[in-house]
Amino acid sequence: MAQNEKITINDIARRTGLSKGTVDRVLHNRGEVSRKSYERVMEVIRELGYEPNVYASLLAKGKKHLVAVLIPASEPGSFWELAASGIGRGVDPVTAAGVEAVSFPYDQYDIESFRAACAEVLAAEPSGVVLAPIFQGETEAFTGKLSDSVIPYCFIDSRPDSNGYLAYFGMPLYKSGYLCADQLTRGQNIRGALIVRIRRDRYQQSDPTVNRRAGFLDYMLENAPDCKIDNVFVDPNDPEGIYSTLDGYFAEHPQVRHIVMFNSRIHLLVPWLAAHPNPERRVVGFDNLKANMDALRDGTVSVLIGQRPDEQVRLAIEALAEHALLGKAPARKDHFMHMDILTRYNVEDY
Amino acid sequence: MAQNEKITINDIARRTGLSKGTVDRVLHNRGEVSRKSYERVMEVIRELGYEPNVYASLLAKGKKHLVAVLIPASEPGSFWELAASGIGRGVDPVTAAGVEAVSFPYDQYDIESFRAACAEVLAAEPSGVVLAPIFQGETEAFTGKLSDSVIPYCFIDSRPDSNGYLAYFGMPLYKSGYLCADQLTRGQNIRGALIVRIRRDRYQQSDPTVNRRAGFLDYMLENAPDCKIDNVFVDPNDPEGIYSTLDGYFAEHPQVRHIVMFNSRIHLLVPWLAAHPNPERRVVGFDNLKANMDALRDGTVSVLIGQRPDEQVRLAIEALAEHALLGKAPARKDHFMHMDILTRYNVEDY
DNA sequence: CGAATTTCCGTGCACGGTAACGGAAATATT
DNA sequence: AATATTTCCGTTACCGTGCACGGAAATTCG
Repeated sequence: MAQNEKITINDIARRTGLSKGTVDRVLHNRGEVSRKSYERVMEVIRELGYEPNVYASLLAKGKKHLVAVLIPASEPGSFWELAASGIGRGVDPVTAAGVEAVSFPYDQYDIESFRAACAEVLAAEPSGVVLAPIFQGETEAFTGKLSDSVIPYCFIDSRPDSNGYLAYFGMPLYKSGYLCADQLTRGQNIRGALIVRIRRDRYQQSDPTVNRRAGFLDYMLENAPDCKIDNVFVDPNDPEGIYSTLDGYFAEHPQVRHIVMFNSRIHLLVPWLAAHPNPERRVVGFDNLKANMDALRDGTVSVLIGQRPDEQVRLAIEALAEHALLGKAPARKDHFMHMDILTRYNVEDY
Repeated sequence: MAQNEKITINDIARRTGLSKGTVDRVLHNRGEVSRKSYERVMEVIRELGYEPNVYASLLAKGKKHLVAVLIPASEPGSFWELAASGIGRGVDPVTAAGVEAVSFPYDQYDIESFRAACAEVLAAEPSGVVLAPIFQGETEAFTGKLSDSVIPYCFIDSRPDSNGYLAYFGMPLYKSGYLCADQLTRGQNIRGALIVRIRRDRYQQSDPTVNRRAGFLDYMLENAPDCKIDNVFVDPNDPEGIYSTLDGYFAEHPQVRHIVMFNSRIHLLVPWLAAHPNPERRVVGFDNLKANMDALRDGTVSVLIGQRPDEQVRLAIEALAEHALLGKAPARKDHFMHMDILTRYNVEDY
């Protein structure tokens, strides 16, 4: 299986009668080469099908590429912990190819910490940035600076309406609400359902759950128009409040057996659910947090819809690595990830 | 983010008072070095924490690593076509790191073609081999030869009871039957179900569906003990026979509304299913073949259980690449992949 | 003890590309 | 026309390893 002889930069230098210095200049178009020579070189490159030798390049440059990952700090058991696990676990091929991914964590409730992390990223002069658009305004400002410095960036999780990003990796939010409704109702025409929500007050953060709820409600409108849908609001930091809220609601609506949350915190309901078992009940939530998966295992939650945040991060890093190493942009910009349906029977190997 | 200065082979040469030639000799222990020098070099290597520069090494050797992928030919619309798509789509990081994956296809019904493919693989002197153990005896013989040549190999799809492989990537077969039963019955205590099977006669091939069926039957025993389970056998190359077989069965058992197949050919039932619509019916199959996904979309199939064969191949290639480049074996040997539940609502982004 | 081996090790080029340096040729300026 | 600038390009010294070659030192042999 001998390779067809590899074309080197010297081959095309010889062929054009120029020197490899000149060839190198056109390859990285850093100027200082006449129009005529430029075109001649490009022609021969195409003709011979030259492809650069990545190792030689990396070796000569002696420089590792840096991909900055700008996501909220990974508190134990949080969604962002899952995302962070997609960053270079062990020695992966990306690392082997000379790209190092480094995390720049910030507090997702503190816009100042986000600004600080942005500044750090810029100071590190990365070859690419992966980020989740948590703070809308600040994200826009930051990506503007990245564009100025010609640093490509990828969005994960959700995506603003801008256009300068290299790629986006995330779940189709509206559709995930639709899927969620189908898993909750199993296509049956149910009569009542409860949506448990977390009140958002401070900060103009982006909120992926809005689109999910929209998809959910559209499904219900089409498939279970008679279903009465209630909303209750809870505070994630007040377990007792959650418990009493559910107590209150179900005292009034004992017939409701379908419960759903559109954020990753379905596990907050576990204490109440475990204390009030009901084989007829169906509970659907999102994201494979440890606590959520445990709830799936013990039966308090029926279905989780997962989106593999670690894969999103990995794919984003890979896209940026390819761009940095080979200058290639991915064929598509938007990559909507598969929505994983998790039940107690397939959660083990997730 | 400056790296801590990289230790080179020259550093440890200087430190030991020897030359880089000698250091190189101990690094690849190819002899011609005195006991004393050897130990001194090893000591300094450990002391300074030397790690070889992969690019420089690869560049100097001028050799690309080859990973051979030994799977059945990817006929259009087949399971193995999906698997083959995991081989270097475009310029992936593995390729960038200097590893090329090449497919060695064979006819899965022709043991001679398998033998021929094995011989080709050996002749190509690969750094690693990915293979699916279709022919049990031949596979054993082949992996024996690989072991003799110290070539690591990974199994995908299924796994023999041997022990010399580097890693295995596949679906947990027994569990997938269990999951399948749950998706088919939705946990309800149904009264009847039909298993459509393909008769295997020739060749002693490995048969993943056996374990699936075992898992399925165990679930039914535990959760729907009164369910009468029937089996019919069909020939994949005889569409009309399939049609009439189903006609015959359902004429006798009009009350049965649950149908399952444990191989990837559920799409074979589509003509009959489409001609006899029944909103109460539930059909579950395996694997995301194009035809299967189409059936999901138009509603003739309720659920597919997917295993991402392309990912299995990709992961196996990556494991071998890491081994070839860095000499590292994966932490675990057996990697049971997640079982994807596909419905019409999440099939689009798969 | 001189010659023939063997053991052990240093030297130097190659791998393919990068980029600084300096200089010749072309063009612009006085 | 002489000088000052650009424009354009060749030369060259690396980057860190691999490996062939040859030779010094140690050992064995006659």
